[in-house]
Amino acid sequence: MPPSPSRVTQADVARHAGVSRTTVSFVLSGREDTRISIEARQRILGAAEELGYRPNLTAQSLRTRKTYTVGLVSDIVASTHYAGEMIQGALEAALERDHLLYFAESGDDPDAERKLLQGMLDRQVDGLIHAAMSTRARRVPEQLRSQPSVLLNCLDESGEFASVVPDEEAAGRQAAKLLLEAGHREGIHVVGGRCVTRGAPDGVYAGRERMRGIEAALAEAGVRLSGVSECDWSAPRFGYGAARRLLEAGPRPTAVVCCNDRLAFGVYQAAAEQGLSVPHDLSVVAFDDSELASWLRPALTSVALPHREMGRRAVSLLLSPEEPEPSVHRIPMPVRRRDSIAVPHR
Amino acid sequence: MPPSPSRVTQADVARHAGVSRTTVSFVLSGREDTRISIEARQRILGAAEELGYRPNLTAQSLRTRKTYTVGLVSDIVASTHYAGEMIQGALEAALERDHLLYFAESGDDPDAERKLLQGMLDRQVDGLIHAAMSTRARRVPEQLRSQPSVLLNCLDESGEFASVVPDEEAAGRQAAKLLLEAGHREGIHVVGGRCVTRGAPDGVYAGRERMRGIEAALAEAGVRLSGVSECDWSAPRFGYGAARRLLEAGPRPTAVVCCNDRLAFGVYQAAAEQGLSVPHDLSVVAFDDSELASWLRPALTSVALPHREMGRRAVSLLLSPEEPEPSVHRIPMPVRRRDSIAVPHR
DNA sequence: GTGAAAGCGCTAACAT
DNA sequence: ATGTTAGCGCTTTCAC
Repeated sequence: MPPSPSRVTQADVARHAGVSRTTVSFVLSGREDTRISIEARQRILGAAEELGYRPNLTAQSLRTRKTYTVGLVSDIVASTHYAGEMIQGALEAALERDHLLYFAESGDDPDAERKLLQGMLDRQVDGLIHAAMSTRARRVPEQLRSQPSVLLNCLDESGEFASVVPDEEAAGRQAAKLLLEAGHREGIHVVGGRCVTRGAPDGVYAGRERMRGIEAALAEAGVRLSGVSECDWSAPRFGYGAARRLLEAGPRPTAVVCCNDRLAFGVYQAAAEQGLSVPHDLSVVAFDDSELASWLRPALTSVALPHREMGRRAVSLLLSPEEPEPSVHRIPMPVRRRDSIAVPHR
Repeated sequence: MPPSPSRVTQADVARHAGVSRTTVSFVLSGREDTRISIEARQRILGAAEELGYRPNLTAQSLRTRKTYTVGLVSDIVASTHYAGEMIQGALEAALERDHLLYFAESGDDPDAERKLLQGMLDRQVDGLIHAAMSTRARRVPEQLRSQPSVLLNCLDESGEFASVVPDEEAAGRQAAKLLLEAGHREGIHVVGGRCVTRGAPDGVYAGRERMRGIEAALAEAGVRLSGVSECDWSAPRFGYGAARRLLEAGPRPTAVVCCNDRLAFGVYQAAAEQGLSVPHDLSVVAFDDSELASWLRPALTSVALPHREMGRRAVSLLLSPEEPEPSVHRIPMPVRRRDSIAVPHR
């Protein structure tokens, strides 16, 4: 026998209103195609109100096979600014459609990931979102095939799922254009590059795309990069190191595009050490638009990662009436103009 | 009639194994008190495996009134480093107990909050966690009373729920002690204070507690603060402003404790402008230990917010066999020693 | 050792 | 216009 302390049920409401459970169900779920007497409907609504009736979605789901929940599992650390935004976006979109969100992280362990997805599936989620904290191609776990799923901030090698990613190439073009607009035509250097590291000889997706965009926009204006410092993107010290080498040696760049805000922070640190002023001596533009960008002095112009919008989009694709078609959705990255770019003064 | 495309059920397994549904239920839920023949059990396990049986937790929950889910709703923006950590901690603890986590944010709107909590209750969560992104006392929503609940990073005016908060006062003491240990006995200034702003004439909880701790530890050593700059904690520029005034005017402090890392960043900026070197001319210690602390040059010594541990604790209190007793759990804040403190050289 | 049967709270044919 | 009835997939008492 089930443990008892139960809530008010439709049966209670029916008894109270002197009608059958069916009638209650009809009224409470607001069905149109059945005409219940206004009077009965009033009694039912009144009784429900009075008793504090609340539907048991678990029971409802068992019957309807719809739980009004979606599961979001990401690979690593939600403890970044971006991750939070992505989740928020997803949440908003889910809420607008009366869904609740299961959230979990796999720690990039395929086994844990499998378990989490399965746990969500066992709880009959209506759909699954498979997210990564930094854009990349991933092998898609088997479980995604059992329910509608969309890929968030990652690409699908098999091409069978819809996926949502930032439009990195366009972002690269924009960054370059900001410099071009300010009048820079030479001495433009990139810090970060494709993010080639030991583990990733081809760099990362964002790096490759941003570089393509930068080079394309520059090429169209007939200008060439004066150089690229490939480095790890993960902390300011890498940007610092790159900038130091750059500023100490040969012809000094007059503008640098940093592959993210952290790197730009490192560049600021190196510039300050050399007594160089940003943007007077050195214009800087970066990507991501984390909080750091607005904290820096001068405030950093940055092309923003549209994580919130991506989260929203993923859920709306997932929950849209039609099955999401397996295409990749590139979300524009807006530029946040601040004070780190000036006309070159040489 | 329910929409059909159904998964494998216990009935399927029973049929396949040539036993009754009861027997299947018994062996699949691993009940001890009933002795099923080894042979039957083998057949059942085999059939389940072969058919790819997965329990339908929705059905199970309806019967057992246990969903193996917990709901976490926080007030604002999970898009901070801390929030992510808190959620991660909660998640880990939930997973260890085979629970999944619903996550939502109310945007600090009581109405939205009510709806979210109700949505979770309607889905029969086993427990609720009511979280705030910055520690404070809150009026507790009615909904929390219908299920076991714990408060995370907020305090309960009524004192009827367990709550988990950082041990801010102890953190304040530690920060002061770091300076004392390095030999500072005068010229110690606080930037940030209790965070008195228009909306909060008494400052914030963390501010009050940290100040108490700082003053207490100092008093015990017979030293007095040379001053406190009350200011908004939300961005480096406030720390910058405070530090500028401080460094330009009167007797210059030789050490400053900053109420968070962002403020410390502002202090670094101001110090650099004045040609002062940290820690040689100015020792700095802060709170929170965000990523920023390790990015600064020199790296910032900071007393860490234990958000991950808090998240873990909240869930383990919630899911512990005994009802959580309504007491406040203060989680220690560990100090992260880095390079921003030196012996005073005057 | 195993099975029949009832029921968790809700929905939805089908009758009336 | 409203009620009867039969499930959704699972657990659990009680009888065999």
